[in-house]
Amino acid sequence: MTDAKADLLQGTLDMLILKALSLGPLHGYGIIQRIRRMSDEMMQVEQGALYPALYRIEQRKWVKSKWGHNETGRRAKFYTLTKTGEKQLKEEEASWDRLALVVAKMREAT
Amino acid sequence: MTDAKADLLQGTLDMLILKALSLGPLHGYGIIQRIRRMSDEMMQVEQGALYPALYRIEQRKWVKSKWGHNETGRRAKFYTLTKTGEKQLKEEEASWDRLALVVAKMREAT
DNA sequence: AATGATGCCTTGCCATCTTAGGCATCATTC
DNA sequence: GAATGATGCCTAAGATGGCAAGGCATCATT
Repeated sequence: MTDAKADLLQGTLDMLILKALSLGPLHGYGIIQRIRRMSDEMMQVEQGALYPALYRIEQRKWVKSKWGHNETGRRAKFYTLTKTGEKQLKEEEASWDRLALVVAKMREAT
Repeated sequence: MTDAKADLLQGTLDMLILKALSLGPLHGYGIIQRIRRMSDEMMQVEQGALYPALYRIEQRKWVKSKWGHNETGRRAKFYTLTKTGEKQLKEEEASWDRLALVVAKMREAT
């Protein structure tokens, strides 16, 4: 069925990260896996996109980070969604909905 | 009702232009208006985005252009969708659908 | 005469995604 | 014991493409 990979559109990655973190704190590497799972393996985020994005959104206070250890004891940096981040996520989803609506209307239009 | 303007995500403009031209040849300025109309006034494309995009997609042979005159006699450059452009439009729509599916799945995911 | 709409264009800025690396630890396999 | 692959962090260079802000010309309306 859906084995086609979806491309990332510039600007959507933040939303995906925030959405993934809305399920609970997680470290960077895990975020990639969680996004893949949540998207039914359709979306594969590259590390080269993820880590700069994490840095970016932490600067904007949408997440905060803390070094810790995963369940097997390995060192990892855990990211947590902030209140501001939750609000941002809602805004990005609303913004996505508006664009999706535009695309839908364009398709109907004659 | 929907007076909120939708932001453009990088990579979607080409699709909107091709879609607008799928209704028939038109000049640049008119494409902006047609997109606005087709989107129920939700999408306002800037000239600074449009003209470079038109140049770009003409290089890629998705459209071809010819100088002509509009209905009031004014000089204007008319763009026509090519066969390749039609195919490209289909691909971009499919690509959009995949991403929309990813976003939908992400929202359902737990 | 001035303004606003129509019509074309360019330039510089900036955000961000991709590709391609580097490095360390740990478990598994040969 | 050595090699490999997964896990985990990061960076740099390059390309893409939208945005703001300009410039210019014509034409109709005020």
